[in-house]
Amino acid sequence: MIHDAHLATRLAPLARTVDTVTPEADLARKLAAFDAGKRGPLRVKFGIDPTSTSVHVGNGIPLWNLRRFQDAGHQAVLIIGDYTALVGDPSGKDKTRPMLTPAQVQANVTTWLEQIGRILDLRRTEVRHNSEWFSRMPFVEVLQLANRMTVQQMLERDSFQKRFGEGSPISIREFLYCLMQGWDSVMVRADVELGGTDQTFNLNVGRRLMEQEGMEPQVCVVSPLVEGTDGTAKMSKSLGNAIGLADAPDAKFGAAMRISDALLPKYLRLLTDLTDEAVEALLAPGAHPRDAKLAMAEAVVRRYDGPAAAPAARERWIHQISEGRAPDEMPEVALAPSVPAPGRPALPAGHWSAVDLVVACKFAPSRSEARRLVEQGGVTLDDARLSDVHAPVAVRDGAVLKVGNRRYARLRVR
RNA sequence: GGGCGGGUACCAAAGCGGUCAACUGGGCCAGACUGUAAAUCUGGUGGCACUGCCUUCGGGGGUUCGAAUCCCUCCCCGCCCA
Repeated sequence: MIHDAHLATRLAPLARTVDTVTPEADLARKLAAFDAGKRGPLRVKFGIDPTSTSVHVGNGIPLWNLRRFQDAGHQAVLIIGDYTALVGDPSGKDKTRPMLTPAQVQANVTTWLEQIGRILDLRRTEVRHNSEWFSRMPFVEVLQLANRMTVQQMLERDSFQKRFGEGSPISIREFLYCLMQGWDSVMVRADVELGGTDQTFNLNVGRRLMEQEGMEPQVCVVSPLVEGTDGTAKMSKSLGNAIGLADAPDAKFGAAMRISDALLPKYLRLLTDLTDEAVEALLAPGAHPRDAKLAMAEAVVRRYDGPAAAPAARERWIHQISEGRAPDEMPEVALAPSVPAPGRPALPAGHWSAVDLVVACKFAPSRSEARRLVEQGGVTLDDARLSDVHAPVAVRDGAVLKVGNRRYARLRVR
């Protein structure tokens, strides 16, 4: 939380999603100078490494804060860590992150800007790739940079301490990461850097390096991290518990609805732009958690997919998941005539086995998997459960195949 | 450089000559329950023409009727000593 009351008011729309500002006085002073016309816009930096193919709503927290600075007239500086991505940030990691190839990184960068464009106004954003300076850095300069931190300082970090304690490998290159991130701040002359609490160490390295370079050190604006939809680990694409910015509206909605109630207050506060009053009303005693969750899911979708998509996603969710009815629209799958399996009698024309149907709709990667789904009672055709793996099933044109709780396909028979 | 201990399915981790497609936990999938969940319970979790067959236990080679299990070699990791 922000301690300085004036600063908190000044940053009002951000306050809910800011954990700490260090030092608060510096930010207050810089903002006051800007307001008084005594200085130009603040250069507000946010860095993101294209280590996976997508950005998630957790990454969105500091990005929205950056957007607010942008709207207040400050200069957003987005660092695409195309070079640091090659190193891999060890923050919050309990194992060595594999190095990516330049081609993988490049592919990720392309999809990222599209996603980040849903939050930032990219026309007014200074987008910098840190390969710009790192790819040209001679090795001596790398060594000079490496000389600015000691091994003991590195070992203070919990993630390293943990791995050191349990004898897990720590690569030397991981020690270099925070210095690279800090050097980015020097290169773009940042006034403010945004980041999650897991970035605290890295952000402070930036302050140290800037000071050593004779610059005024940046102010660190740290946002809380948000747990992933599993409610335990921090949201992360690689852990499979993230809601991606590029996910379809229905996927976002469903994922948001599937969180545990315990996580709801955090999601409402950190992932939506509902007003503080609206959030508190939804969380008031007596309010139904499901309704609050619906409002949260809708707000998340609205934020990224627009005001039209959100209520539509909500309606589809209620129709399909809450009421268990088939969706109006579903993929259509044209069935080819069944091919008799060698050693098995041919099925009558217009008939297929349950396994054939599941595989034809690509609801299972293998026939063995499809067989399991059928045996476990997870497959229905027009609401009739298919429980026999081999029995011939007559399929009418337009029949609906459902697998599990939420996968549907409409079958087309020529 | 030397000594020791390791590399097993998505992850962690048993197995240490046949009964191992490989214990167990997590994850994931399906079913039950429900407020959508979470929690809980049940089942499943390499492939296929599925009471059987085929391909897997760091890579390669070998011993054996038979290897994840023994031997050789290569690669990789941790600990300790230097």
